[in-house]
Amino acid sequence: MASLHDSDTKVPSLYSRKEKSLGVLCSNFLRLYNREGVESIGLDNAANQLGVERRRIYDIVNILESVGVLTRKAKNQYTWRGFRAIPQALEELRASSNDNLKMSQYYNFGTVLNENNCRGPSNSNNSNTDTHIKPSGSHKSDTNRKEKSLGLLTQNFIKLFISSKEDLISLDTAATALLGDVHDPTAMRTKVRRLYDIANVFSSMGLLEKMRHPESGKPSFRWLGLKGEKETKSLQPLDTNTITNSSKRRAFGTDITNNVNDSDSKRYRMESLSDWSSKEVTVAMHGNMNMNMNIDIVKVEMESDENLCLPLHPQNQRNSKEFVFGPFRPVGMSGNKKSKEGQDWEKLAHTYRPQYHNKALGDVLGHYVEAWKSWYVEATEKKHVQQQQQVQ
DNA sequence: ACCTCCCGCCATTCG
DNA sequence: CGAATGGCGGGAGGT
Repeated sequence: MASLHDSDTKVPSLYSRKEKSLGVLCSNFLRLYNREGVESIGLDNAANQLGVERRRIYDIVNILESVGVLTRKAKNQYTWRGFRAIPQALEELRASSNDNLKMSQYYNFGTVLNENNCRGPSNSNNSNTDTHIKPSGSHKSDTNRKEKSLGLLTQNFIKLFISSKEDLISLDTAATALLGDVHDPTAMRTKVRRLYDIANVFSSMGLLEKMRHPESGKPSFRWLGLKGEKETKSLQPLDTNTITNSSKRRAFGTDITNNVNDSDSKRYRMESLSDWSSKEVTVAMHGNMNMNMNIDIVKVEMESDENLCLPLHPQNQRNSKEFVFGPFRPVGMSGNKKSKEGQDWEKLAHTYRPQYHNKALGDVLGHYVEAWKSWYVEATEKKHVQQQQQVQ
């Protein structure tokens, strides 16, 4: 039936596409698992907790795995590595990157990047399937499925950034480069779609930043993560105070170097963090999912933030703040213990703290760190449940 | 009208 | 063989 829900005051269709983006999903995912004590992740659990279809979990997980945040343990099971695993993953990417990056810039990555460049752990595969991504006319059989995997695409996408001189890369450019010699418009569009997916989750993680290219004005992305180079410089090369407390919060995906014109204040998607600060979001649903869990309205309420950088948290406010969007009720919403620890993020924040040569980036980084703090604090004092019921 | 990119069908691969 | 994975692109929401 699903007739009108009446409910006077509001319009039935509260559907918002943005709330369902991979970016927010990723943020929620991170919020759920990026905490201490987590070491195993069950896909079913994740899907339930986050209120999304399994399919979406695969997307997130595959992308995260490609930067080392997760590793597949077994069917349905992943091992949490955390952000601290990112630097090494990037280092490996860089290594393999300039390894086969001998000829030129990113334009022939299509010829350079291909499968067998995954991670060390899983080196068990035989090494057949030589290295020519381009189906050499005859059989485009089998193995080429893996070549098209999201995970690999993600890694190659990253390689573009860390090995290219270009700082800003548009998805079109990236897609073209990643496609190699294939010049099929359909393939192109598909590739771009995937890149959008990846870019969104990376943006939510603070690894990428979306912005317009100075001249062309084309939407492009800038890599904020490490360049892969293990340059272990000290932390604050330049303006430290910039990130100390800018007190003016800005969401990640937002345009920063808008020195050009903010008259229009064109702002990009600022899901990720800003979403968490949304006071109260009610998501109704045109229930009809093929999953039979109790569907109902999930209310999302966070306290009124005002700023993302709350160092410590008044944990007096137990529960009452939920973070799961979507039609499904998070299953494991039972008792939640309020453990208070969390100044551990400080350590982590220092561990993984990329440095940039660019002032603007430094600023973003500041937000990143601040944001991270709040994630951590938030996640930490939230329910610790999930851990207990992972394995089925 | 073009840019984004969610959604879920259905091919593959796994156990 | 059924379940777990995950390519792929139609087409709708967002500027």
